[in-house]
Amino acid sequence: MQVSEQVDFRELCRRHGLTVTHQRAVIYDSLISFSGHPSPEEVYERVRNLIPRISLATVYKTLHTFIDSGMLRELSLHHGSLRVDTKQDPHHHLVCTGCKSVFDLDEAALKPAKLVGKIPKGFRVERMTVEVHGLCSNCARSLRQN
Amino acid sequence: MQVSEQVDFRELCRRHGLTVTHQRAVIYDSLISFSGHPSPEEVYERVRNLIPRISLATVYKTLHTFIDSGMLRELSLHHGSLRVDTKQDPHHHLVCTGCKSVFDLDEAALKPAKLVGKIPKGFRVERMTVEVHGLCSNCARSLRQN
DNA sequence: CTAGGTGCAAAGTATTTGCAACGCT
DNA sequence: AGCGTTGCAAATACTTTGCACCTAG
Repeated sequence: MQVSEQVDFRELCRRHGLTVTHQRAVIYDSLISFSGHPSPEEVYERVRNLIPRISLATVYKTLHTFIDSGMLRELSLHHGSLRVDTKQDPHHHLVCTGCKSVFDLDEAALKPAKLVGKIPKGFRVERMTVEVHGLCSNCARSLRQN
Repeated sequence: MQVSEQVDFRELCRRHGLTVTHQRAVIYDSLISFSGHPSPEEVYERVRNLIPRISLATVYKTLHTFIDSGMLRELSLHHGSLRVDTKQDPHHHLVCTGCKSVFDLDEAALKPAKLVGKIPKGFRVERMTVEVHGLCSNCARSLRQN
């Protein structure tokens, strides 16, 4: 980890109201060092090279700290359980970032997106759906009350 | 469950190459009777009213059977573990339905979608991302070999 | 110095698996 | 009749929690 990165991370933490710790810095660095979207376990394995005594629980706690502070986002919806979509016809989703509930949105409610740039070689596109993220009325209300 | 629905379900199973069983019919009916996207546990609770001795494992197996046959789709990405997004700037996702890996796609690679219809009352939209679903080159290749 | 962060072990969820009995075709 | 499906119980995977110690501010 270079000095410049340390400085960046301190600044990042300040902006999000977080305490700077060695563990957090290393976990953050590890996260951005992956090209994809690693599981907590994978992050743990990589971080262990630098902090052998770190625990997986710390990785989990830190990821949630990062998410809660807004430093990074949770990738799409993670309900913690399997969900299926019974609608056959194409449609989109309205996702509440508060309670994680998903409402279906008619295809007609959106002007379609269109691919114009290039995508990774060999990827075979099957369909495109739009996810509209935000707060449902319930979550918006309870947030206002706090 | 009415006769007409039974007939529909038989037909649906035939189209997807599945054996028709009582459990599958009841699970399918239960699924479409929910307005949202229930967890396996919630499906189980509802199905138990009709088949008291059904097991949660059967619900899981059946959901996977439905997904694998293409009778219904998995809602968004379910990695079975927590994933985060480190990129700060707006971007979209390319999701492989085979291996579940996610590639980031530059905002510029897509003509943006635009909301034109109405959405549920009180929902506060924060951002919109497009998910492009398909097969990555690896998965496309290994599928061809089978 | 002290509030909050960390490591460890144990507890909680979520999901899968092995296997014998059963039901569809 | 034969093979795939089901129910059950046990195993595994994923995540959170409680608590004593440690560390950043």
